[in-house]
Amino acid sequence: MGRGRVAMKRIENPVHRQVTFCKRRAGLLKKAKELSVLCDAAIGLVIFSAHGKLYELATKGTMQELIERYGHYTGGPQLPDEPMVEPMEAIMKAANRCLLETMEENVSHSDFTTMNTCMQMHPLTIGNNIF
Amino acid sequence: MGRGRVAMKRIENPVHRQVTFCKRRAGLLKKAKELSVLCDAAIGLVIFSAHGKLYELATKGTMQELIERYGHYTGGPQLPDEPMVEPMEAIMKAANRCLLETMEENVSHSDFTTMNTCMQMHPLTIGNNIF
DNA sequence: AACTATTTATAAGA
DNA sequence: TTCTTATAAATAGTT
Repeated sequence: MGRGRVAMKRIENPVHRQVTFCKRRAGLLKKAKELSVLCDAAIGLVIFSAHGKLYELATKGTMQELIERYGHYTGGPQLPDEPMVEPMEAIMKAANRCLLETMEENVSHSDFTTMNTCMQMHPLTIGNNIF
Repeated sequence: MGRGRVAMKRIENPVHRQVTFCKRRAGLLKKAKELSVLCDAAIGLVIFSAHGKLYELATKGTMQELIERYGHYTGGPQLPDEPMVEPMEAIMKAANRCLLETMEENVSHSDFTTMNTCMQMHPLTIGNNIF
């Protein structure tokens, strides 16, 4: 998009890279918000710059939306023989499991230990709407 | 984008909404990956469908990248009078603080209590590359 | 920070 | 649903 095609690799020129980071960061946030609004989805987005600075994060009120949507499920099985699970808890659990599995698959043992310790001290959670 | 402009509000037609969800979800992931590659950024993206199902999540190897990038910082102050903090730990801590603050600002007290309990049981962490 | 030439994403339609 | 295509939107290079 623009006056030339761009190779899908790290932009080496620091100035170009920074400019592109700003532009595409804004574009990504816009797209995320549009998806959440158009399709009634909840989205968490976290962007770290190359230097590790937390630049953006955005959700469509992930937790509040879910509470409002599932708050009426307070007891009883959803389906026969299926134990009732608090939906939000189930979602968090599933997300966490998926993330941990991915982590285990992709990181060396020593790194995993470090990460795990770090995460236990400072669990990263999906917060609320800051659009 | 397409043969007509689209109003920025929930798509009421369930079929249209589902189709748009699929298309834009793919687009958002592509954009996220492009940003991460072009600008050397680490990105975490979580998408819940309207029904609460965890559809996608993606990062550019957030933890591994950060470990590789900051692993050599093992001790000593970064700046005079500034206590050394493990960079990754600092990032997780900052991200978590920011998320919790946002959460506190936007959610009612009773909801917050529920959420907090849930998150303590199942902290959601940023995992690794699943592109 | 703005401006456009182009590329890209995608809404409808087949 | 998967493919096509007209159009809206994003953005690379420029000013």
